[in-house]
Amino acid sequence: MRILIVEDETSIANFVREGLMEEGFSVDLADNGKKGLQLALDNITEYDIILLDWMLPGLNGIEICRTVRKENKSVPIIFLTAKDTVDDAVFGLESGANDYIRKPFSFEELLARIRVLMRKNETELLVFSAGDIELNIDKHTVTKGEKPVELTQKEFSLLEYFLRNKGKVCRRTRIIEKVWDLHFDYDSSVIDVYINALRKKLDEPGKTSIITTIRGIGYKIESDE
Amino acid sequence: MRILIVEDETSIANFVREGLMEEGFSVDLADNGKKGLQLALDNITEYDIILLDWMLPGLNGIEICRTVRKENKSVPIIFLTAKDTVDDAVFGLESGANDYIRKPFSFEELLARIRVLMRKNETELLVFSAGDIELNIDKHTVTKGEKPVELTQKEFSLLEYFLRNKGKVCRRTRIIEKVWDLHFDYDSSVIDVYINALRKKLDEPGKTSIITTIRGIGYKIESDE
DNA sequence: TATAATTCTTAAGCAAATTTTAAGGCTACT
DNA sequence: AGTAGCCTTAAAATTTGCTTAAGAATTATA
Repeated sequence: MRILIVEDETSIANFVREGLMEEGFSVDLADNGKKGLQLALDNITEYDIILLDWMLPGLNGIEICRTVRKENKSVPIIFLTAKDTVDDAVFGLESGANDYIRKPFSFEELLARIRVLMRKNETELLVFSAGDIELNIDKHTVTKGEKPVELTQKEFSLLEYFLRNKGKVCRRTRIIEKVWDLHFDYDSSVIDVYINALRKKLDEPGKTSIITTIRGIGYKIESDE
Repeated sequence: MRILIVEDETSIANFVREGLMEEGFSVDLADNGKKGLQLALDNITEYDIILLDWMLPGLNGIEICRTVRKENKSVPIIFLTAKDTVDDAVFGLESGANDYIRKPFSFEELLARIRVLMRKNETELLVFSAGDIELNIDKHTVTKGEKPVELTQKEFSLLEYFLRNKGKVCRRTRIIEKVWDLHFDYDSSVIDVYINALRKKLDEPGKTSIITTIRGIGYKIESDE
């Protein structure tokens, strides 16, 4: 799930980004209207949601919203506005936004509204497993046959990604994009290193690895039939 | 738990009533706005939740909502709306509702939202504990194995937050938001300082801390299995 | 009201863990 | 056999958290 934030106040922008990243979203940031519009238009099909500040240097939120709407009808847009009369909000909605939220807002509320718009509202899966391995998002734990396994943050995200896509091929480019949040072509051996780390922690010596290599493509964790 | 449904479409009304009754709620039904408002006002303190249709013959949902809000501030109200632009929902919230749900909705989702709103009204837990540590909201005291522990206000709130989320990860962003009420300050080191203080007061030298650090994410207090 | 005490926040140095880079060896495929 | 892609390892770079101490801010006390 990828989110674009267009917000010039860096304190707010960073806070929101941090929070959303902790929740597992990948986040792009633009600190002015022009950049924001550019990003939005360039990656219009990529974003699952756009958070738009109302007042922006250069190009204001409404104009961005209108322009985006001309290109793509469906991406949900939420206005972040400091103005406090309802009329403004209505104006924002008329320009094609889906929701708005007034500053200062609580992160929780923002998240709730995002979830509503993403229809992600249905209680999210919090436990993933494959074989005797279990990953719990809420507790942030991984166990292998009852025994806890200590994973670093990146190891955890990578395993989570595999388990969310259990049975499916996970392409290297996708992995880099989803787990490392890098969206341009990037050839690096980080993945290899982390696959190695995961295997060391999760596999039993002698047995075949829980993570299958698919040469030239990526990796896969088999679903237990 | 008593719920009032104000809804003119009998098929929906019955569907929801059946479902809620099976879940153990007692349900009152009104099939038009006037009856609905009457019931709501007559039994204002009785209802734990009100489900309000948006478009109603006679008196519409918003008006009912506004009137009810004038009499009683706290009864949770959920709008059921067939309109499909979000600005309607926003208006609904503006008029004092707590949540809204769009038709067609799954019963499951409705139930989930009801539970969320009711949880806020539930008689609150007043004592939290983990291991030999006990925190009493009412008395505003903390003890470690019978012995009192003196905590400052912030230390107390932080510990309270951990204990309310015993067993789950507490992400830094959430902590800053819930305990410090800061919405735009994600990289503050206050947390570290207070973690340090809590550990000094609660941990036993030599033993592992009651508060586990989850690098890159936050902290956690393990639930005593 | 002034002063003292306590509590809260900021900042900085340090330590440690994580992440990335890089390089050489290995393996499967053509 | 050659080669591209993958594995493994180790060291460099970076991030993150811990600990302190000092200055602000708040609260209590004289």
